[in-house]
Amino acid sequence: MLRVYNTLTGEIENFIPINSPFVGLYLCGPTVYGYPHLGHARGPIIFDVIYRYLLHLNYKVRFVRNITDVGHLVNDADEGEDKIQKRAKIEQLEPMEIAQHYTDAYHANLDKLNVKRPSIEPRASGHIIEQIEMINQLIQKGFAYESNGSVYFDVLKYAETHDYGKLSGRILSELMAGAGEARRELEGQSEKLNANDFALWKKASDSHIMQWPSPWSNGFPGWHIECSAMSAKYLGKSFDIHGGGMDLLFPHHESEIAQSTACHNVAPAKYWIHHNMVTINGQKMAKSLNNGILLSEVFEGKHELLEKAYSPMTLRFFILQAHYRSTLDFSNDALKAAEKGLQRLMNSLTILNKLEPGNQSDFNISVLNENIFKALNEDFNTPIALAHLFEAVGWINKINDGNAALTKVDLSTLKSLFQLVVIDILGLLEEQSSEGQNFIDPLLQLIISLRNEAKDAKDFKKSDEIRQKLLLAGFELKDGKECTTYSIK
RNA sequence: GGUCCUGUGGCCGAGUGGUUAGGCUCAGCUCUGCAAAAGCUGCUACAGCGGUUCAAAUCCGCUCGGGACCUCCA
Repeated sequence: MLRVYNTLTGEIENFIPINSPFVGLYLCGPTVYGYPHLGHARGPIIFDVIYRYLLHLNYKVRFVRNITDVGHLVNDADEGEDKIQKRAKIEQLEPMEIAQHYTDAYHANLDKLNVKRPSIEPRASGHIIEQIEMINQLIQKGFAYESNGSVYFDVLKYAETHDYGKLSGRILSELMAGAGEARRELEGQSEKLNANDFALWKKASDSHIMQWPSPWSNGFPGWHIECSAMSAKYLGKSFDIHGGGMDLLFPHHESEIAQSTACHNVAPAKYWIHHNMVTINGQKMAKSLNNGILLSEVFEGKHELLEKAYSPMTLRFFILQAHYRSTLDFSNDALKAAEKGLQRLMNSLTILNKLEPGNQSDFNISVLNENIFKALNEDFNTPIALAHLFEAVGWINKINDGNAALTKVDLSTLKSLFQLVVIDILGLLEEQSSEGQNFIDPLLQLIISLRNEAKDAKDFKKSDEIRQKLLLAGFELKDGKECTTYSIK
């Protein structure tokens, strides 16, 4: 039985889909106004594993992950412009061109991380009509009002009949007490009935390039409405899982719940799943804090905090080694450790496929199997699942050394278990530079045999030279008992 | 200021009141021409103080430290 932590209740609950075997899964995607950094990778990777696991459990999953390409207000110097447009002015490009550029970069990075593409990846800019329609309904129902060409959601009105703050644990009266004091002045604050009201539609100034006609003004949609409109369109008014980063809890997800509930008379999502942040030196990695490390910088090793490049799979493993609800502190040492660990795990997979069965089994595969799925079923506890996998890594090495054995049946069970968990569910792949792989192997076998001739002739000077030069070329030789193997650095 | 989370061995990180999490690093040994890999062994921690309990890293209280949100954010 799969159990998931639901932010809405603060408890781990049994996962029971609204309409089994169908599962609707919505994840807040990126705002495409910059290159993705380390923190941006966590959500997609965590939810990729969740997606894969749900598929493994034979659910029919529709996974929607949006692209936000409109609407976010900036609150620094250029008030009222949206972020996409701001970049457009700097770079003298068409706004959509920029959105496309960063969307492509996002995809390229996630592909490297072996993150499956979602079933549907809607863009906010492609759903203006749906958003306007939803705003219309909210006005008709009395939950929203127009003010000077903009439309705001009436939080107080909503709070009369609903609990605004139940997701994020906020109390409206406290929000109101705090409003106005330590808060920064948002543009259009005077247009609101109440400081906590949030924008559904913003009137655009003439200089604002990204704008669309609406019944109220030429403008653009507020931030929260896009997710509500798109999730309702593709998953229905009520769906199973809504996910995102913990930093989106308030106001984004809280407001989504308010809008959707007010509009559809039903809560949008049954389970809310929030992953925690990636920190650096204990502090959240964020574009605004200027402490972000881009994914491309990790993959290329081009960052002052990084000793070297780390592969996408290393990063994926690093992220899965922590539970998704804990903060994860990033450092070069931590990545280095992840790299070694991953290597050991993947090596054991290769070894496993070459093992010969024995007459008896020294290890209990079914207990292993049970432990791994117990961990995954308990709120997707990937670190514990990995710990159990490493138990088996020890077994595999022992068998390989001839110090233990597994029967034919157990061996093949173990093989399929590793295949299923490591490759299919955790999405960890054997890494090799695929290009030229086909001719590299025979080439290296030739070099190895030449080196072995030198070794047999006790010409160690020559054999060491060959090994050293190959290492410089990126190939590491390992002299085993039976034969010499190599790995690509 | 308000709400909430958190503090685990050299590092990263799991932990349901009673059992060795796991990974990495380090030291020793086995194997080996050397190196690497692999195996074995060792290093056994829970911020501090107090309480509950036969038993607490785990529950409660206080103190100190770190963080998130309250504003765009994965």
